[in-house]
Amino acid sequence: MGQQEVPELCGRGRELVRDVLERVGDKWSVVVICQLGDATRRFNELRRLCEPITQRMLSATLHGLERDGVVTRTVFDTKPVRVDYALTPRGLSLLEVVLGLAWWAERNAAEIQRDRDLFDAR
Amino acid sequence: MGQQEVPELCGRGRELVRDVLERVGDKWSVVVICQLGDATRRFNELRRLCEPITQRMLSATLHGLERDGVVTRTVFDTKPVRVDYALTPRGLSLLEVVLGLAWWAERNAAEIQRDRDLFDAR
DNA sequence: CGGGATCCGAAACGATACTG
DNA sequence: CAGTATCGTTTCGGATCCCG
Repeated sequence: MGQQEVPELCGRGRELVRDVLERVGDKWSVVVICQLGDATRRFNELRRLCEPITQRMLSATLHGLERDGVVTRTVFDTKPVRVDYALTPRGLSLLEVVLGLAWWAERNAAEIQRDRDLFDAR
Repeated sequence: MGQQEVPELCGRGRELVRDVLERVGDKWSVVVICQLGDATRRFNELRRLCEPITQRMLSATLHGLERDGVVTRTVFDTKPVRVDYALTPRGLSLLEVVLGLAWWAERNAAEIQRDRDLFDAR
């Protein structure tokens, strides 16, 4: 496995790719996506699940994800109003690769924390 | 695939996981990791490959990756000095999941860009 | 060549208050 | 219930200068 196939992160395509990666890179998108993985959620429900996210950041994150076609936003005209969020097919495919990241992080978190402490003890 | 297994991003483990994810989420780590995927690189070599990264950010990014045990830093006591960077086994395993992300971004970048334009046209 | 130190503007984020 | 608006703080990142 010495030779890896590296995507076109080198040329002009990199800008686009980085652009997309920055959404996943922000503070809350991955958490929100994971919480939408197994079910449709309402706003405040999502908020509890993603604690301690602020109302402002959840709103902003969802807005960005909707803009990217990763989640859908459905408004029910009841009173009080009700809004459902769910992953689109694109969001579902994103979830899969994001879960790869999350699992890696989970598997390695403890050892990385240890290495960090060792590294900082200097 | 309606039922997804979601990792423990909910409990106390989430802090650790998010902590780890934030490294991948910063502006340059993914690019640097990908460029280290197929070979050991020297500092300025890496700098050219990651253009337009600044010296400061490349230095900071590598420092963080070294701290997390993702890259090794090897100093050769020649003149002028020479420093090699390479992925550790942990870094190699991270590369694999990161490539998953990069490929997804590459595959979806064009359509996402289109959706963004549509969304913004309101 | 491979950095570190400093400064500064921009962007992200949190807290709080208010609204349909 | 599901947001928006405003504000202040913190963090990030680029530019520049310096050094072994």
